[in-house]
Amino acid sequence: MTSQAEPRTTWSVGELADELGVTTRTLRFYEAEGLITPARSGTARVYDHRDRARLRLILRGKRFGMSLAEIAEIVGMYDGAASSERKQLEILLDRLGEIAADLRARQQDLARTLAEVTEVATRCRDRLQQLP
Amino acid sequence: MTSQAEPRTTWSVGELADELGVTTRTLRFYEAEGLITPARSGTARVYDHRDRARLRLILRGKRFGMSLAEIAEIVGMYDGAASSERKQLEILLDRLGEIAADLRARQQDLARTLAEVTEVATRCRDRLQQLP
DNA sequence: TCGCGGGTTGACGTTAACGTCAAGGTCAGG
DNA sequence: CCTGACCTTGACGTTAACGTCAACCCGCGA
Repeated sequence: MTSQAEPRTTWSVGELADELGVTTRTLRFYEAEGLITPARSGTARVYDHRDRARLRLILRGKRFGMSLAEIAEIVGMYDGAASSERKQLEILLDRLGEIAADLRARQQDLARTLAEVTEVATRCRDRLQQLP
Repeated sequence: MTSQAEPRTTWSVGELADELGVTTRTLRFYEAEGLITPARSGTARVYDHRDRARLRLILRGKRFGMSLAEIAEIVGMYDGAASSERKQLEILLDRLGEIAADLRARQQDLARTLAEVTEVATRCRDRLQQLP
């Protein structure tokens, strides 16, 4: 018998909010800001895989310190890219280049910071050794 | 004659703000929040190298999306560590471990994102090739 | 001496990203 | 039929991190 754990295919606000670790208010807010447009079953929101993936993207952007406006611009371009209009694609490609450059800069920044932190930790341990 | 560009040793608010790419208001705000305590020449603020380094730390923290409160906690511990009290050092060491772990997690996140971005860019270029 | 380019302290305004009610619809279980 | 757990749309409150403005002082080059 198919005792298979049928993998989820749609979600309600509450379910998805729980899974993503945010509140339902947040999801509704994002919708009001035009970041997502889930389907409706009557009046209730119904999120599918695309919505879910998109939200993951949005939250990742947030972790990187982007504003919702910036995020909206980017995810909007992803959509526009599907239209496969030459001009659109070129713009997107340009923007992707900028983003990649920014990410690489962050990697440098992160690496430097991590080095500093571990160095401070080392000095800290040294001092502790000299105490007891 | 010593036409050496005497390296700066102190700064006024305006000078330091310019160098760091923030406004004087920001520096005053950080002081009000207890993040820095520059010396005074009469009533005017005078920043030295330590203040400058500290501000760089603060701004880096901001780039990583930390709140000023979190940053205050950390830089505060750096100060407390100078006291070389065993307990203080152990607490700091602990916290540094957490921070390092967080930074490494961010590195993973960043790497994944960068990979995705470059992949999208590649697909984008492919599509462009198939158009003309 | 005058005005200009700095500096100072309040005090109030602003923006983003939600939190927090209030007031109500819907549907399954007991 | 009623309760409880969800969902809905407003509308207003909140917090962080400054921006902005007013009113003031201070030194200095013309």
